[in-house]
Parts: sequence; C-alpha cells; structure tokens
Amino acid sequence: MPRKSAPSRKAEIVAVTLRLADELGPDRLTTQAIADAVGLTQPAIFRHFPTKQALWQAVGEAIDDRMTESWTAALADNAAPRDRLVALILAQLGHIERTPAIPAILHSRELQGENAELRQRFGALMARFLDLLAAELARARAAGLVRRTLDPADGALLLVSLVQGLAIRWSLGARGFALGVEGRRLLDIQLALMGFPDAHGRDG
Amino acid sequence: MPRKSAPSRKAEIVAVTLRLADELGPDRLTTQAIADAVGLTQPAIFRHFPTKQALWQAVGEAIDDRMTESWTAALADNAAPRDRLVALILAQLGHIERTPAIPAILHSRELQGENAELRQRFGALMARFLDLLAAELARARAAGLVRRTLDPADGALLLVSLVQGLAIRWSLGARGFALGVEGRRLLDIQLALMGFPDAHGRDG
DNA sequence: TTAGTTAGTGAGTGATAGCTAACTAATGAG
DNA sequence: CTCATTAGTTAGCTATCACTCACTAACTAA
Repeated sequence: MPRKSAPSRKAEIVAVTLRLADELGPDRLTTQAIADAVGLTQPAIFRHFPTKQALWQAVGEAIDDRMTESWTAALADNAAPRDRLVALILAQLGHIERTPAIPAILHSRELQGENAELRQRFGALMARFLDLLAAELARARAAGLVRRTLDPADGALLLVSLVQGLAIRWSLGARGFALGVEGRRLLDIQLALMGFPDAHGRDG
Repeated sequence: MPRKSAPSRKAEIVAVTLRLADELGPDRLTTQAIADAVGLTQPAIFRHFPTKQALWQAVGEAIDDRMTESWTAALADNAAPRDRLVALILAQLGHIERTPAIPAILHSRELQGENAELRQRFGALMARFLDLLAAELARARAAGLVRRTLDPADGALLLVSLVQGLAIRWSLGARGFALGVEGRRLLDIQLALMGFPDAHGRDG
C-alpha cells in the first residue's frame, strides 16, 4: 500500500468525494464509501479532515477555486461582450458536466442546513457570477448591442436561470443530451431575444 | 391518544413528510422524525406504508395531483395566451412557496437513485408542464403576439428555466424575497423579450 | 354483547453512521 | 543508520437507521 503525502491525499479525497457525491448523493455519502474509493480504511479520512463538515468545506473551496479560475480564463480569451457572455455560461455548463454533483450539493442538507460556511461560499460564488454577467450585459447595452429596456441585473438573472433550468432538465432526463450543445442552442435563442445581433461567425 | 382512520392518517403522514423534507432534507428524513411529528411511534408509519419508498411514492402522487389541479384551474380562469402563461407559472411558483421541499426532492437520491417510479413521475410532470407552456406559446405566436422566430418548445424551456432559477436563488438566499412577486417581475421581462406587448392592464 | 377487524405500541433486529484511542509502519532529515 | 515524524490500521464507541414481531386496545357490524 503506497503512502501519500498529506496534501496530495487531501486533494485525492476531495476529488473522490465530488465523484461519489454524484453517484450516491451528497447527503447519503458516507466516509466509509469515500475511504473504499480512495483505498484506505475509514478512520484514515479523519486524519486528513477533523470532521466530515470540514471535508465538505474543502470540497466547496475546490469548486470555488476552479470556477473562479474558469471565469477568469473565459474573460481573458474573449473581447466582445457577446463572446464573453457565451464563454462564461459555457464554462459554467462545462463545469456542471464535469462535476455533475454540483446542483445536488446546492440542494443538499449539508449545505442548506448544517454547514453555514459551505452555504455562504456558494451564495457568494453565485453572486459573483451574476455580477460578471451583469457587467457584460451593461457593456453590451452601452455599445447598443442589447435592448436599452433590459436592466443588466435582470438579464443576468435570466441567464443564470437558463443554466440552472438546463441542469435540472439534464439530470431529470438521465443526462440524455450534451449540456454544452443544448446550452449553446438555448443561449443563442435567449441572447437573440435580448437583442443581440446573431450575425458574427457561429461555428456549427 | 386519538385513533384516526387509515386514509386520513395516510394523508397526514404525507403532509408531514413534505414539511419535514424541507426542514431536514429529503435524504436525511427518517421515519422516526415523521412519527414524532405526527405523534405516533415509529413502527406505526409502516402500518400505513409498507416501505419508506412507498411513502415517497405517495408523496409524489400528492404533488402530482395538486400541480395538475392547479394547472387546470389556471387555464380555466384565463383566456388570453399571455394571461394563461402567467397564471401557469405563478401557480407553479405558489406551489413551490407552499411546498418548498420540491426542488430538493428533485435532486434527492431518493428520486435520482433509488426510487425509479418517483423519478419517472416527476419527469412526466415536467414534460406535461412544458407541453402546456409550449401550447400557449404556439397559440400566442399564431395570434401574432410573439416573435415568429421563437419556437414554442424553446420558449417553454426558457420559461421553466426561469421558474427553476428563481427557486434556487430563493433557497440559497435564505428565502429572502417573495417568490411570486419576484417571479412576476422577471416573467414580465422575459415575456416582453419574447415580443409580448405588455400593454393590457397589469394590476399593481 | 359479542366477535372480528385494525390502528397503534414496546421491544428488539442487524446494519451502519461519524468518530476516537491505541498502535504500527513507512518516511525523510541528520 | 538512526530516530522523530506522520500516514495509516485495528478495534471499538455511541447513536441511529429501516424494519419486524408479538401484542393490545379501540372501533364496528351482527
């Protein structure tokens, strides 16, 4: 049995927790199941995280970091407001596709009831995402790309709703479609409704 | 201790289960907690439902019935397509407001993993709601009330997304706003984007 | 009044939850 | 090569899970 350093083992446990949170459900996930998947005995988990709640907080931090990073990348790679909006939302959908436990974690009792820190973290994360979207919508409106009647904050709410509606439909429908593809399709429709000219090069 | 007839006791257990599913989380809800809230001993639950899964199926049936009923009422009370759409969606939001466990149940493992019947029921319920919305959008489009470029099915997807996005924001934000009020506001915006003239008498 | 039905109880099942204490063995610095 | 450090184990703790069994007491129809 190989022995790992504490930091890499911690990262491994967090990764496995995210995978199993999807398979077993966040509120049914046990430290025994995590230990089995990692290949350790169950008490070994508690050498790396003092409580199960602490493990969930590390999971929240990992999601936070990765999302923040992907938003930064999405904005760095694109200049036009429409492209930036699309990139932000596709990044989010890609994140859910790779980490499908996220929607369930949002509704878990670990987050909703017991773990106030976890809940606050996700609340702040969502607020930041809304702000990014609203900022792009404001830029777009200033550039005359969007109806002047659309408040950027409200537009941002409609766009995150699109993401969340897609995610629910995806999981209820046994993930029978590609989130990214369907998301891009609906996003084009919604952006067109908002007034964006759907002119420039759409691949596909 | 009063003794109730089986049907009324069953209904009571279902109602209490819905309430506690919100407070404790669907996947953490125990038969003991239900029994305590009803005022019975824990094994008494199993006199009315052979298994816990069966109890969840009864819960699903109750939600199904109530939703279907409220949709029928919403359509019966309104004639114009826009009014019908608004009534359908406000009915749905009202339902979530009165039964806030619903979104969490959709993401519970009871539904996503173990209870195939429950999952199928909610899948079918959502499909029917989408169909109702799409039908109204189709009527509206035929009447020239909506952009001809908007496919009714896609429009319906955007509208249910609005409901689901609102629900998530409502629960993450500790239910700090009235679902119905905020929902009507965003719905007016989305309908305007779709091309509906927001002319006729809005109360308020 | 009696007798059958049935809602509900008390005690207990095995399985499993999160977590702790005492111990072992792999590691890396001197 | 040593020796302190530390990742990991074994055994066991209390609590609670869904569920069963044998029984009782309230209701109801004859």
